[in-house]
Amino acid sequence: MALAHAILALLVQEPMSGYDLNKTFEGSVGNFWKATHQQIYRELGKLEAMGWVKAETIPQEGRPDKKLYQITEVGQKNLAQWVAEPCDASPVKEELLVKVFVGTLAPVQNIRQEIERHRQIHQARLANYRRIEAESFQTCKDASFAAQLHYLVLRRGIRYETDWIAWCDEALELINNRCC
Amino acid sequence: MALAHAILALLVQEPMSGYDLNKTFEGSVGNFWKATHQQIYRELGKLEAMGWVKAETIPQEGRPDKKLYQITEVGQKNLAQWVAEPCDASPVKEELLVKVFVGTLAPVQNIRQEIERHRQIHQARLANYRRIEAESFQTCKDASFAAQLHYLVLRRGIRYETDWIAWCDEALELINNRCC
DNA sequence: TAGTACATGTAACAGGTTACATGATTGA
DNA sequence: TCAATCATGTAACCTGTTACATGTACTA
Repeated sequence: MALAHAILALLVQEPMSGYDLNKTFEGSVGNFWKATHQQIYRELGKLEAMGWVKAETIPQEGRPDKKLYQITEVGQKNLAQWVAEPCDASPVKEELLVKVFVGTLAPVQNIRQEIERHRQIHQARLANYRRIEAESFQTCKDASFAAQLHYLVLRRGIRYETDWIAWCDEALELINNRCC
Repeated sequence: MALAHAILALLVQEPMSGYDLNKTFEGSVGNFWKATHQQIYRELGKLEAMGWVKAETIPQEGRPDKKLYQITEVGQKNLAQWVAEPCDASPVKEELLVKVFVGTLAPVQNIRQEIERHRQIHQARLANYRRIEAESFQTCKDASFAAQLHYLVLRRGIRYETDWIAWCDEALELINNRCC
């Protein structure tokens, strides 16, 4: 139940609504987990039924009521136990690489453009992480251990995007010089 | 239907059985796609029903019959069309990073050990990719474009694992010096 | 007046995982 | 004799995606 634990890992930081969780997954947390709002609402329902989170409905004017979820003691105990367990490296499923693998089936410009497009996507994500780094982690030396761990996670995202960009450059160079 | 296309991308190289496909996904192809044998057999059934692949049963002595699948013209046409379409970057779901994110909930040694263990996993995968590189891609300059594209995909795997190892080292250094 | 943000959900379907099932051969 | 390799599959379940559904407030 990895999604459940990813949600708990966010709720342990601060109480949030399903909507907030979705926004968070779209932001820098997307660097280590992704979920759609449908999945989030379904999972929150299960977590509430199990007593790992509890919801408080907050009436609002001019907009829909909000359900603020917070982690319970049971939930926190469970999360702590899960954190201590070993886990596997996540399986890689990269559609772009499948396409490159059989790239000769399509026109070369096609593959080149697609790699250029992906380069832009990774560049944009990297810029976002760099912004977060500048805004939230300038004073790393004084930071708490918890904050340092958060920075480590962001560092993984920065590395990942940087490395993708470098690969795209390598790929584009090979494709552009393909005549040898 | 990404798994379907990943399977077609392997069958377009050479006819294979479900068993062979599974082995292939466990090998260097695992660098861009993963699937269990149950998924593979189910998907092959669908692909055969759609006429994208056709099977030939090969009787064997002393071991179960083998169904050799090969891609059909329709399948090849379809694969070529899919290759030409744009795709998204794959979503990241990294359980280890969720654990690091809430790492303060577990003893530090626990997190350190887990990162060390993951470092070993990535090191082993990298060694495997390096071996394949040495065995199959020494003569890159003379290679066909198709072979160069295959090398590019392997390069992505090499980069990915190398980058993970570097992050693990960074993480371990931070954890070991955590006193500031 | 059209689109985005806010805020929650249901239903149907597709994709992925785990457990179970069979059975011969080969090597430690 | 125990485990691994070869080779295929079914069934139940869990996870993830897509489409549909509702309704206000604000901004361009």
